[in-house]
Formats: sequence, structure tokens, C-alpha cells
Amino acid sequence: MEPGPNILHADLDAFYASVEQLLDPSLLGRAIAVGGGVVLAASYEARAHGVRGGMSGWRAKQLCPNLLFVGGHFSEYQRLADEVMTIVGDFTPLVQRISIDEAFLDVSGSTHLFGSPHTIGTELRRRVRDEIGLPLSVGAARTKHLAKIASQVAKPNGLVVVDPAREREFLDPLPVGLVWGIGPVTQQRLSDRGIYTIGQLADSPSDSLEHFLGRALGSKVGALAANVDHRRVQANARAGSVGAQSALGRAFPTDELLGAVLGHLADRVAGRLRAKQRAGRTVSVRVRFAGMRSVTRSITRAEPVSATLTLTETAEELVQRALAAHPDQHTISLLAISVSNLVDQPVLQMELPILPDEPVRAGSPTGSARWAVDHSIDAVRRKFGRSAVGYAAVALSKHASVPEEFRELAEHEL
DNA sequence: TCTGGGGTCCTAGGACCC
DNA sequence: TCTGGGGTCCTAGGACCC
Repeated sequence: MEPGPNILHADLDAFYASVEQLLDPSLLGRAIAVGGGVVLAASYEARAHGVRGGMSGWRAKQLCPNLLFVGGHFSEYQRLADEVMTIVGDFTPLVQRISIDEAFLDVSGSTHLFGSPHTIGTELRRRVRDEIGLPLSVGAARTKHLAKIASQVAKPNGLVVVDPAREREFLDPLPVGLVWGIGPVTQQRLSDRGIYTIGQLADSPSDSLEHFLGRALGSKVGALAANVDHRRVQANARAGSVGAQSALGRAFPTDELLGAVLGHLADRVAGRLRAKQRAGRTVSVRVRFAGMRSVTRSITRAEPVSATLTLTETAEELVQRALAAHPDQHTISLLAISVSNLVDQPVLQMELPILPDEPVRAGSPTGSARWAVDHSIDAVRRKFGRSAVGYAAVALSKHASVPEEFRELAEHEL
């Protein structure tokens, strides 16, 4: 007997914007955007005019002159999303949260308690609407991939269950962009070849697709077409990297600017690593030039890094290397630092004395002195908040186009 | 007065080892 | 005695997701 559509994908509609409409009912039915310089989220009324997340506020206003910008209640987003996830957990312990506002559920073991996947999806949506006040869309199917496509089709505020016997019938007319992993670039390449729907994609010879798309997508699409998506709903893995970035408009990469911005970013990243009791062996930087072209440089060290000053110095060296390789570029528009190859680094270990290969710079603390400084700062911040003490706390404020609270929301553990 | 911030995954080439 | 093949790690770039 065929397995039923036991995988659900639950996805809150226009999440940030819906929360704002919940908190202030006078916003219901209106075209609103959370953000200012950049649109972080748009209500469906705004989307009807073409407003999208990530769009500049200026462009959004052009498309939708009545658009109302509202400041974000960022801590409310986390709280309400967590409450929704608690309700989700009432239907099955097998929940995989994949972002603040969406999760997969495996209800195979729950149907004898709660009824069919259709019944569970209906009840879940009712409870979230009645108890929290937010619109939730749900897709149900035999695999995660299909369930996610189904929830996209269900939006806004709907439920779609894909009958396992009619999957091709469901998928074939849908646009290829609904396939997870097919973004704007791939979609353009496909449409250049006359492929617009999932059915056309499934029917085109896979070796010719691989020719211009690359194997990864070929196998992904192949798996979807052949219905062999075996990925199970599983608990969330720990993050594999920790990073921070800052857009700069157009800036000249002077030593002062680089020092201030990289110091601030390294402070954020290293502080988060220490809070997680983690450290990383690979340090990467990204420099984006005017015109959006960007380059990366990275280095993998024998010893994991979590000291702010060590990270700052490494990042500065890497950025200098990246700049030196592109002497024709005179202004930069973004700097980013990321640390990967993470290992556990319990506090006890961090108290050890010192690594022989720590770089030494005149007038700056080395080795255990760096850890002592970091830990003092961490302790003060735990007590009095981030802004109480720190490196170049104002360095980013003149460039920042999103509020600090948004960064904190984005970096929050799911 | 263009285009945020936090991530994941994949590819490809080169170094290096056996 | 002109040159194999597999595996792993590192670096750089790029697409994609929320």
C-alpha cells in the first residue's frame, strides 16, 4: 500500500507583516512593509503591487505609492513564532523547524490520534488562527520537497494535500521556480530553453540538463521527478558557520574604515562563538565592490579562533589580500566575516594559557590576555547589555540600513 | 539618490598522500 | 623509465533559501 501524505509543511503567511497587522488591526487590509531602507517583509496587499522582500524601500514606494512603512516589533516576531511552533508540536514530536516561521512535521504516528493529514492540517491552521491570530498555510504530501511545494501553492492562508497517486498531475503545470533550489538564475537558464513548468522539466532529458545546469540540480530535479526524496524530518543540526556582514553604500576602503567595520564585525562574530562555546579554524571574508561583484578570501588555521582581536587581525589581512588582487576597484559596498570548521570549545579550555602561533602586535594583548579581555567584556554585556562596552560600537551605525534588533533576530537560534 | 543580514550547499582545481 | 587512481583537505566562486 502506498504511504499517505504524512509530511506537512507549515508556513506562516507574510510573517513579519502579519504580526504588525495583528498588533495594530488598523493595518489589516493595507499595503504595508516592514523596514525602511530595505523591505524586510511585505503584506499580501503590498505584494499585489509587486513589492517583494529585499527590495529597496525606494523601489517599493515607486511600485506602490500607498505603501505604509512600519517599524518592526522584532522581539514579538520571535515570541509569536515560538508560540506557533509550540502548537505545531502538539500534533507530533517529529518537527523540523527550518526558519523562524516554517517547519516540517511528520504525522505518520499521529493519524490514529488526530485523523488524516488533511484533518491535522485543518486543525493546526484553526488553532494558530484562533489562539495566536496569524494566518498559516499548510502543504501535505509524501515527501518534504512535495509538501513544501504544496504549501506554496496553498498560500495565502490555505491547505493543499497532494494525493500520492496524483503527484505528477499536481506538479506538471506548476512553474519550475517552485522547485526548491531553482532560483532566478536557473529559472532564466531554463526559460531560455523553453522550459517553464515542472512537467516540461521532468520530461527533458536529464543529460542535456546537466550539460548546462550542473549535476547537483540535475539530481535534485531527478529525485523530485522520480519521487525518491527520502530525506526524513529530523531534528535541527547545529550551525556550521557563524558570520556577520555590513553593507556600506559606497565607501573608500581606508585603514580607518576597514579597522572600524572589521573590528565591529569580528566583535559580533567572536562574541557569538564564545556564547555558544564554539571556535572555528577557517576564517573567511567577503568584499563586495561597487556594482555587486564580490570576492572572498579564506584561511584555515591549525588552531580554532574565538578571540575578538585574533579574528580582527586575520580578517584585516584577508581583506587586504582581496583588495590587492583588485587594484582597479576603488570603492567597496560590503564587508563580511564568517568563521567555519567549528569545534566545541568549552570555557575551561579557553582558560588555558597560550597558543604559540598567536600573532603578536606591539601594544595589543596577546594569548591569555586576549581571552581575559574578551571574557570581561562578555561578562559586562551579559549584565548590562551589548552597548555597555565594546569595540567601535558606533562604527556601523552611520552605515546601518537595518536596525540592530533585526540582526539580533536573524542570529537567534531557531 | 538601488539593491539587508544570516545561513547552506555545490563545484572545481590544486596540493598532498598512499 | 613520460606518468595511474582514489581520497581528503583547502581555497574561491556562485546559486540559493528565509
